[in-house]
Amino acid sequence: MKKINLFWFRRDLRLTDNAGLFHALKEGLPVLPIFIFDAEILDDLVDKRDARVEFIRNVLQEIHQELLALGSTLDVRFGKPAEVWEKLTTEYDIAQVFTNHDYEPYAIQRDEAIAQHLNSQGIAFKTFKDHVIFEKLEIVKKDGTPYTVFTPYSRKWKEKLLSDLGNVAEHHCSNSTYLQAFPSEKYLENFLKTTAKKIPTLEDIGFKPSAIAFPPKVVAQKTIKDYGENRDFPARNGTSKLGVHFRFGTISIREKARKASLLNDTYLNELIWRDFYAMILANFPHVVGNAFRAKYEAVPWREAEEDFECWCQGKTGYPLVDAGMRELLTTGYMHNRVRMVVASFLTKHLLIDWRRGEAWFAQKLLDFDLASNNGGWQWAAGCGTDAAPYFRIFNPSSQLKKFDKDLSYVKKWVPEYGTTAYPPPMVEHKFARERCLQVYKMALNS
DNA sequence: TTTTGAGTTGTTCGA
DNA sequence: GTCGAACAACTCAAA
Repeated sequence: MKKINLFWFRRDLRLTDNAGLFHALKEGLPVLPIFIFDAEILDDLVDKRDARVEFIRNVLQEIHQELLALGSTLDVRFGKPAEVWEKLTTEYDIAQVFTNHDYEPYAIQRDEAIAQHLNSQGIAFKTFKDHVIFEKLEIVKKDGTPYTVFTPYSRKWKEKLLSDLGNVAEHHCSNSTYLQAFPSEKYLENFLKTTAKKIPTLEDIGFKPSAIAFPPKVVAQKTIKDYGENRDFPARNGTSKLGVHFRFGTISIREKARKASLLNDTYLNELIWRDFYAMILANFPHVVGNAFRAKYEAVPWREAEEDFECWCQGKTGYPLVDAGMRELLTTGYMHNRVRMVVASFLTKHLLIDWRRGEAWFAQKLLDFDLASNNGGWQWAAGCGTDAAPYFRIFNPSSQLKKFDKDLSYVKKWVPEYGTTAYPPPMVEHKFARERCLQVYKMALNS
């Protein structure tokens, strides 16, 4: 049996500028890329029309086509990773396994177990940074501990990006070595030449097609350039909609950060937010399931099943909230500004546990990312890292007036708005606001 | 150690 | 309609 190296695709589904893949290919031994549909995750998905699973399947098919053209193949498995790796180590004579870092608690545990198994077989398990620009402890305060406030973190982040450029007059973020591509595409001939494997269909892994449309990888330069002016208006096409591609690694974060650093600082900041929350998750894994600030666990959330259902279905009687929730249900996407409005409404107006909103987003969002979703929800609820005083409560009516004045976004998703078919507000704003202030105050003072 | 300044995205009230 | 202060008083980061 021929000795080979394996590259394990996870959240980095691309053949270009892929750190782990680059390191695997340039070793010289033939590389076989693999992907595992994780039964531990997929078996828990109740809705078998999951757009994310479909997205991954489509991308794997594309990658497979590219590999076929090179005389290679993609080996796609279904099962529990530990069991799949038991098999792989008996089927192939593996020298080393390459993959990219994954910072979610489940993934960290999984990778530790796999690394142990591989090492016991004399196989090296090599992992690389690829998903973020700076990871866990690369940006820290002077005392070496991680930041928990965004602005000083972002300043340090940008400083570090420039730190390798010295005093060159024309120096610019985009030239930083931290944003340089890993040219994995230069070594494509090093993929293992072998007969084609079959890529499982959606049905093979127990799923069905969704009705969700996937946003393109390409964004108009103008969109990024004008991002700062347009991004808050949900009716405008002002955001990149690249979330899903960052989530699955179908585009390179370094490539986009390079562009952002040239085009628009507000957009670059959004990419830094992504690094920030990935860093928070890596350093404070208790945020999964728990408030970052423990004392906020004292807030007595309302059970309110019916209220929660109204929120999920977009029937709150607040048009901007309902438009957002319906956009989510229909498209698997929601505009960023509206995400804040609906999150504030659920946690502050309805006093429903942020974890339930987080879980609903996790189920519905095509671009769902554990770190960013959790960070956003904790921010909205006021229990997260950054200073968002709990008495800052979004007024869904003034948000509508500010950001969708002519109602074009609302009319698109809530066509019955303004007719008798549209329900009255499920809770009066002034009442809800005062109730929230009182409940939080009580909880935090006890 | 203490102090100082500042903190993604807000709202309301009264002049 | 616009503007600035008050909201209520916290926490972090750095000097």
